[in-house]
Amino acid sequence: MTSKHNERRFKEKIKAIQDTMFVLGGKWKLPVILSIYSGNKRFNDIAASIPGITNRVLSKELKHLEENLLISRTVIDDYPVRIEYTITDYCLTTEEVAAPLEKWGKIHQKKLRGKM
Amino acid sequence: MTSKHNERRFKEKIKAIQDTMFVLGGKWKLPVILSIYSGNKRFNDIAASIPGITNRVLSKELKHLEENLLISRTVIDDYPVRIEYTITDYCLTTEEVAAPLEKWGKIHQKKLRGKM
DNA sequence: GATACCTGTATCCTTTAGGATACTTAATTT
DNA sequence: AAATTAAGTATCCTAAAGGATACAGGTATC
Repeated sequence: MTSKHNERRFKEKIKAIQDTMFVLGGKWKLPVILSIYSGNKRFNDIAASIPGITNRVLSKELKHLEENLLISRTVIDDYPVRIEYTITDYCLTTEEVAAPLEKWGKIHQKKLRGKM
Repeated sequence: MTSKHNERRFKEKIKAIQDTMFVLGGKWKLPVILSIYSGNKRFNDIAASIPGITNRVLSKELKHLEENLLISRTVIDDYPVRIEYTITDYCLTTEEVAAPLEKWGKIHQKKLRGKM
């Protein structure tokens, strides 16, 4: 490491990335956000839109995302009562993360197919 | 979901994000890449530069990254023999992922401090 | 000869992530 | 009355991630 200053900046960088990973990392968090963003509001609709996710996992992820202010859960007092999930305004900032991750995933898929 | 076409694109997006998460996700993979990128070549130097990482975890992450063509491990036949880790050219593409993740982490840190 | 450095590996353990399956409660449709 | 839908929860389990500590085998230094 070249200097104390760079070293501090480096550790801040690591910390920031680890924070993001904690909130948005793992296999399902961004897919759940994207599903809601693309119009799915109901539990079963979200579940059906994401291949392979189970009820239990979706339930956990929804709670995690709500706790982190990324989605909100609303009880619609209709007959019968419905639950609706919506993304918060703050959640829109995650697009800056999701887009590069998607892009890199596609680059890597090509790489693995030996086309790079 | 609005159409079969959009649905397919949505599932591709999910797949790409999950692929990226598999290769670069978790608490340590990007920090290890950044450490090597910023000049650390030796095992102990990398370990010392990343707060909290243990030998065992670093060893595993280095193997994972090597398997995924992101770093290479070279035995320098000097006296004593040294091992050097370097990032591959391909690894440079991960900057497009690391930078937004760092940026978002900082946004989120502010958010949690109630400044948004 | 004893001690320390380097690059890990070995062992053991705890926590988190993820998955399979069944069930609940209330309403709604057939 | 029976079957279905909705929004999950409950239970049980496996796998992966992460962590603590010790130690190995070689070289180098005191």
